[in-house]
Amino acid sequence: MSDPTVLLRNHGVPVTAQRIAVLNAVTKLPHSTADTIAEEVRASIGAISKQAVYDALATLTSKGIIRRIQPAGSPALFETRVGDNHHHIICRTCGTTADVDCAVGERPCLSAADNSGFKIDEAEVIFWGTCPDCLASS
Amino acid sequence: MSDPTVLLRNHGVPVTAQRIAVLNAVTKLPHSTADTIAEEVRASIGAISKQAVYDALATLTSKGIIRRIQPAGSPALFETRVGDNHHHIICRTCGTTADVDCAVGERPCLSAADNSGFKIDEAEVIFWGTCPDCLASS
DNA sequence: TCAAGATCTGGACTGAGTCAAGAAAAAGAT
DNA sequence: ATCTTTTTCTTGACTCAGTCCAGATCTTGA
Repeated sequence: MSDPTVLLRNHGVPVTAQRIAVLNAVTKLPHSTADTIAEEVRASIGAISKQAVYDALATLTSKGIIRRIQPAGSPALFETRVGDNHHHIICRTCGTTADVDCAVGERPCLSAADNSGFKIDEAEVIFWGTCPDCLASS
Repeated sequence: MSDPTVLLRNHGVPVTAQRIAVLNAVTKLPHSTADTIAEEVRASIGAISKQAVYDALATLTSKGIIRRIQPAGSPALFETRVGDNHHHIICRTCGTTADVDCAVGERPCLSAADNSGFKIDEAEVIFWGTCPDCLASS
């Protein structure tokens, strides 16, 4: 990833130490919860409020710098891999989350036979199953 | 839907007034939250505890009598349409949720080019967009 | 350097769901 | 119809994930 300061400025986002730390934490720990990111930031810069973490995540997401997903039964997860409409595969047993390339590479990558008059802008796909580790121990 | 008492017995679920009322509420109001279902049950049988609603929903879901989905940013939603792996289309503006037939009709209906060693049992697809009503008023 | 606006802090609060003890009800046997 | 056992329901407390808000602090641009 390029310099986070440059990345933020290029997206019109004022640069703060908290935002840089949050972005670095998401880069280091893809598919993490806000709480995990907060802990990583605290280890990195010493202190940050929960509100600042949520605000930074919301701003970075709205500017397209990071991506927010929220699989069923999970809190929100964040990642820096953006722009390719990749999907995810999640283990039902341990929650491990991995990326899956999108065959199309952009939204929407599927069409609905009958879209009920909706204008579709995204087909969110999540593959659910069991990861190799949990398969091995069952 | 067949007689709810028969449906419950056929699935090995003891019949209680609360479970029947919850099942009827989900039938009447597909894609509803637990809270909406509780309100409908209270209108129907007079009183039910939140715990009983959550318990009934969990039991009915585990027996495959109803289906639980949880789109990003939403509480859990419940519906009685089961067994056909249909997908959903959701309006980003007002939250309206509609069913979309699955082209395959069973799980998993998509495969991942690279499944990272996972054994996949479901490809959850959610179409996001704008519904006709929200399109018309924008 | 300064002022204006944005952001952060700290703590209170909300919504969705879970936990647990005791009361009530369902099922099955008699 | 009755009884016993097990399950379910009720009630209230609790947790987790996220939001709200007032005041302090910081960033940006002049």
